[in-house]
Amino acid sequence: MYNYFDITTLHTHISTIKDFYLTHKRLPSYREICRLCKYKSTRSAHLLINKMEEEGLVRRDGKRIIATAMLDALPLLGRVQAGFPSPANEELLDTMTIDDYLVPNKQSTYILEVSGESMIDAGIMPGDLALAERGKSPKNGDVVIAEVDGKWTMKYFYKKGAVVSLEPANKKFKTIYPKEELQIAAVVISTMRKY
Amino acid sequence: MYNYFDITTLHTHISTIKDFYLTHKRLPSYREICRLCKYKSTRSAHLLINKMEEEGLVRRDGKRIIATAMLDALPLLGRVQAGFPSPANEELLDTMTIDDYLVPNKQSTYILEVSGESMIDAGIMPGDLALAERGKSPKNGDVVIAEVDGKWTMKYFYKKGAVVSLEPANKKFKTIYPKEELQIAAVVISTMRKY
DNA sequence: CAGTATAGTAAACAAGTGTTTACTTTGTCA
DNA sequence: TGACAAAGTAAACACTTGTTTACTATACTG
Repeated sequence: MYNYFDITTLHTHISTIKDFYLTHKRLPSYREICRLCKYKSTRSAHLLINKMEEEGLVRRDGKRIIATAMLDALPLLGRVQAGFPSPANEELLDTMTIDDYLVPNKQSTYILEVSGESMIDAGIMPGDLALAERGKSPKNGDVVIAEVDGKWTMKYFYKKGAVVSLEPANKKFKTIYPKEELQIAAVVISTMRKY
Repeated sequence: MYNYFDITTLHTHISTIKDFYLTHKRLPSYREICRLCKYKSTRSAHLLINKMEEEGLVRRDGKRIIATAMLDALPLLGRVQAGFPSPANEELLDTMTIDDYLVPNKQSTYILEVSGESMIDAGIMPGDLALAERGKSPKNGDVVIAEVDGKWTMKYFYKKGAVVSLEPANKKFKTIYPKEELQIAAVVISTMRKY
């Protein structure tokens, strides 16, 4: 069992295809791969894609070739201790797609912008975007989007027996004990912030 | 100019295609659309795709049909005041893809996990994921990943004249004034957190 | 060196692609 | 109702797709 693919030119070809995928938002056809990688036969493209399939970068649906999460994933590096030193050498630990990581259920998730400072101690700042999933039943400690007495808020959800409380993550704000109209619109499953 | 497309069945068809796209990670072919939408002619699929192209859900690259950002985008709702009431009726303001929003430059961006609490007042908590872009020159106030005296840290970057300071967002930590070896590895362009 | 597995070339293949044309059906509006 | 635009059907179109076969060139191994 040999492997004649020069590993550096192989990776050059792969990142060429990656580039194509990122700019065109689709994978190149075999003929286009030939043009990109300067192959003269589609068979070479075929073999290349086989290699990429082996590495999990690509997968086949019938005769179609589909980019897997790995192809447009970002490299996940080690931890960076915010304050302490850490061995964050650029060892690639794993890869991931942000979309798939943050949103398991695209159909029932929506984005909303946070304003106000009531959740600031939970690291949710005004301007942050929150991903909220509809139709999820909240557990204790979940951050929820709730409608209390006709008003929308984002708070921690707690339930002790029959008593529901909506607690802010900011001492300047008061815990809400909804009386009648409590509607949990969604559970916050993730937050993000752009600088 | 009439528009005979019954708007509800049109949206049914579109979300059928959306479903297909989300599960298969590719758009269906015209024949597959026929099967999905119970058309008997590929022409109907053609017309449907035309409609979707008009709405910007899809675009054409030569004869190929490509899903635009809008197709797998999440609905962006209004603001939810975290602490104050707000008119967050589910008015769809705009749509967006998380990936494209958070990562403008995929090739030079990587992910790292935050540990430690030195940036906690900036809303960056341990366990958060930070997206860091290489080769960007930091501006005052940027959060950067830096190597100081052989150790990696995440801090605010400030420069006054020739004096560079790396400031934590936590009063329990001290500002670092790097002496010799300061290496800015990357600038943090966004952060995210999953619950 | 010889032996052999891999990579690349060339050409042909069947199958699937999106598009188009001509025609029928359906729906809307004056 | 009649006129007309849109949507759907059927069939054919040119073209691209990924795959395969047979062969040559290359590179590694013992």
